[in-house]
Amino acid sequence: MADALTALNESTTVMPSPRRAPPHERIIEVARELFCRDGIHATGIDRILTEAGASKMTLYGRFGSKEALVREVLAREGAEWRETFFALITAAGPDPADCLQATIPALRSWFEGARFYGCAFMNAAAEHAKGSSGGEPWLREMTAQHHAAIIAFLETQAQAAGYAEPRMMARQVLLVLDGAIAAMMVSGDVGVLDVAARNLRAVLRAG
Amino acid sequence: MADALTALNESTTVMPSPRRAPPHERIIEVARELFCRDGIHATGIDRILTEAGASKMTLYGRFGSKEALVREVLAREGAEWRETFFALITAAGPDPADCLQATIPALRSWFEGARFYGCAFMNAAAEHAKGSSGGEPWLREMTAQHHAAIIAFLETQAQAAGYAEPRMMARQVLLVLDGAIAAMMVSGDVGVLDVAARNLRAVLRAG
DNA sequence: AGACTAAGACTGACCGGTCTGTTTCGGCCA
DNA sequence: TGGCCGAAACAGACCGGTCAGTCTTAGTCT
Repeated sequence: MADALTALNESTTVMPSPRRAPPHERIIEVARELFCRDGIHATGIDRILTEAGASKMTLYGRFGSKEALVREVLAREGAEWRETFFALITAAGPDPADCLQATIPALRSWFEGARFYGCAFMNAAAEHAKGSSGGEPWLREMTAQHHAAIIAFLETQAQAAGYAEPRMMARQVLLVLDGAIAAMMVSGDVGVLDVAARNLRAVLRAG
Repeated sequence: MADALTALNESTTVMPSPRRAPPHERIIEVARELFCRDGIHATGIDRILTEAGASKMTLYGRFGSKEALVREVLAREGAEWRETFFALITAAGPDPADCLQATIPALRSWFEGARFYGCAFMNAAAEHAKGSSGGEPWLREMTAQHHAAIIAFLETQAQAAGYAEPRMMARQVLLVLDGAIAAMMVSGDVGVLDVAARNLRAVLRAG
């Protein structure tokens, strides 16, 4: 009986790896996928827990609330995005000018990935209240930090490339990327990157 | 008794203007404000109807569903946005080159308006499912039409301004604007327009 | 034995949508 | 001018379902 139950569990439970990730880890990963793909409001707690094979006790014991889980997910999403993005760009070569140009292929590899659901921060901002209260303050703050980290990275590249106003150049480059991301999210057409590449070249030359 | 009740009704009923707009009109206007400000998912039918002073029968008799109301609201929002945007730009002067430059002040007057909640189409796209199914097809289509109308307008301006590739120039200009809109929505800082203005100048010169 | 976890019943609120009445109001006829 | 009628709109009860969040129970590990 016990053996049968164990066998049943092993057959039904998803267990490709010898050891499953801890529950809160599974919750975060599933929540990340669902929040990004279907939206935060549209994703219920129960769905996350079912797909993660976790219980409400675990969720509320570890995170305390859905909003806290959202914060955790956004923090991880932002950190991983920056990690891969920066890595792709620095790998473009030793010449900083090449690195700034490499932002476009970096976006391309993101856009063409299996799971492109747009910028998580843009999506979160879009589906939260935007009234005079300014929406959730923590979201504003997290977004600002994400933004600042990218600007800082681009600024070092611009400075190394010899631009007179590296900070302004970084902001200009990021604005080009923001446009491409927004357009891609709305249209789903990777062709916007060709237009973005032209804009980027114009901006880099004029700087 | 009957008089007291009548007096009560007259005092409680909101009737400041001699003639109110028809119910479906009030519903659309209230829904537009709430959908744009708080998001579509976050705005319930009951709230719209309460603020509009309308009943569910009216809503479902006129529109049929919440989704149909969303479509109606997005169509109106897009049409009015284009109307005011195009008017601001054509009013910039007889020189088409000035008109293309005037897109930035046009955005500024939008951003600084009392009710800026970001681009309604970006917001709608962000809070709808983005899975492999591609989200709601009608939303994709409406967005594409809105996009195409703006591109067509900018293309005539670019052509009149003598650019060799007016269509590409229109797409480039719109991408600059998209970036500014997305950045403004996320950060709430009107300063992005200064960066966008630089980008636009670079793009127009390089064209 | 004790900590952790899954499972899930449960609460109160809200969701979109349907349905039944009641009120209001403008046109019409005498 | 006054009474009447029918369409439109209002009000709100009601439905099944889902929401976020709490709590109890039972099982599974070390």
